[in-house]
Amino acid sequence: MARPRKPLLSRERIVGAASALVDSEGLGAVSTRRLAAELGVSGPSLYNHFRNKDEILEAVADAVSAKVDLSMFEESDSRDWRTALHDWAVSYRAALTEHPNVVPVLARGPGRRPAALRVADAVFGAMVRAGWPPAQATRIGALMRYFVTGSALGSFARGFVDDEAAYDPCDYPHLGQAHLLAERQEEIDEGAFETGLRALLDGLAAQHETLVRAGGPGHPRVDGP
Amino acid sequence: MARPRKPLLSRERIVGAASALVDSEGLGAVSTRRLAAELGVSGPSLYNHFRNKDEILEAVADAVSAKVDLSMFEESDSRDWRTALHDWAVSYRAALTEHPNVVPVLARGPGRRPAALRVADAVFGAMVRAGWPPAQATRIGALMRYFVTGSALGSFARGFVDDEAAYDPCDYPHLGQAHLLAERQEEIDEGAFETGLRALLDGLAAQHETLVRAGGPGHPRVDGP
DNA sequence: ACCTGAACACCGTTCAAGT
DNA sequence: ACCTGAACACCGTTCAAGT
Repeated sequence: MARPRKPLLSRERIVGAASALVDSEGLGAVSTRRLAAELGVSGPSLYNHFRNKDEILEAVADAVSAKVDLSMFEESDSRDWRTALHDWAVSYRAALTEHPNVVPVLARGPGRRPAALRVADAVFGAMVRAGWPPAQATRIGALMRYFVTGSALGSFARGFVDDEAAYDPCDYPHLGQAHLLAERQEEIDEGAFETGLRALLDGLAAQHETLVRAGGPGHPRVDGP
Repeated sequence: MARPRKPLLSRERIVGAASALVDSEGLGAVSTRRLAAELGVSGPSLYNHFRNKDEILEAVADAVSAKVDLSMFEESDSRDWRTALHDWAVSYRAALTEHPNVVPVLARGPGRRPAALRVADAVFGAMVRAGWPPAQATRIGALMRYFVTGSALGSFARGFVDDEAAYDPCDYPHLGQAHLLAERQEEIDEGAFETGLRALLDGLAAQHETLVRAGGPGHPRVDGP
């Protein structure tokens, strides 16, 4: 065939097919050859649009980041920092749990992915505006990412095998009911996430309390990441 | 050569070589052929000792879990639940950050790995003993795992590229200093972990407060995972 | 510019053959 | 029981050749 008059591929088409493949069959199912076959072209064609396979996966990951709601961090938004952080975390987690197979790629950090950088920018900016010193704002962005990606990466409940015989009461005296975890996966993971998020925000709010008490009502503004 | 009088391989030797390879060159460097070469045997030899490559990686991961200190959860230990949880989280994270390349395997959950199951058993048992209802004890185990694995999986700081040009001030107005994050990786990730852990424990302690206030001093004991 | 087939250096795993 | 080489069906990526 060689070069067609109208390009067969585009970055968008490749990312779309790759996303579908990751979602349906997992990261392991994505090979350049398989992906190309799905698109009706030969393997090497992809290299006209992406430098390598990793670049394709990065684009897939960034499409997930783009789904994260950031409206709570806009200056015009009325939500306070705590509510904003909560709503953001919920939206962030929802985006990840909709595409759990992509989380390992996302967890590597924003890198050069624009949507991921926009997320980092928004949360850092909003925390500084709320009166957090920049170093603390950075920590908050980091610890929220730890918690959200950790919760989306591995379902806690599905991490336990659904096989009563796997939990010998002599070895694991408290895991007698562990084989039931997998059945109630969503309920358990959701509950743990909500409990943890609430605890995290309660703890941060207490810290913010002592901060404004010490620094007065004026919001200190310093630059820094 | 065929069968030697003394076996050339053992599960221990294979796991040791695989661990060294993962630590030094990453998960991607572990192929059955490469690992076998490192051990001075041919690729298929490994299949006399493990069913497949994944079983080898599981064993590598479990060796990391085995390094997590659990002494704070023993009945004879004097630490209260909050201190125990803190000390455990610190030890857990230390084990993971010593072997960051193994974290993606560990993050899949305990599965059938004995050391990982012992960890889950210990924390759940201790939380129930501390008066947490079983459902809450499960959630605590889950949310702590989210946070610790999340913090060990992807360094927050190293997730940002060390290249000032990557952060266009028009696109990311608050990331002007982001290129400096990578240099201070350890300080930032450690700070975020400590801040998050403290917030988490503060929040949980507040919840425990209202619990014992409502339920009285008697520790309710119900069974469940 | 954009696609192709051929080629290179790899994979994980199976299996019959050896001792 | 435990190791071997050969084989199968895959990989990611490069590259000259085509239009």
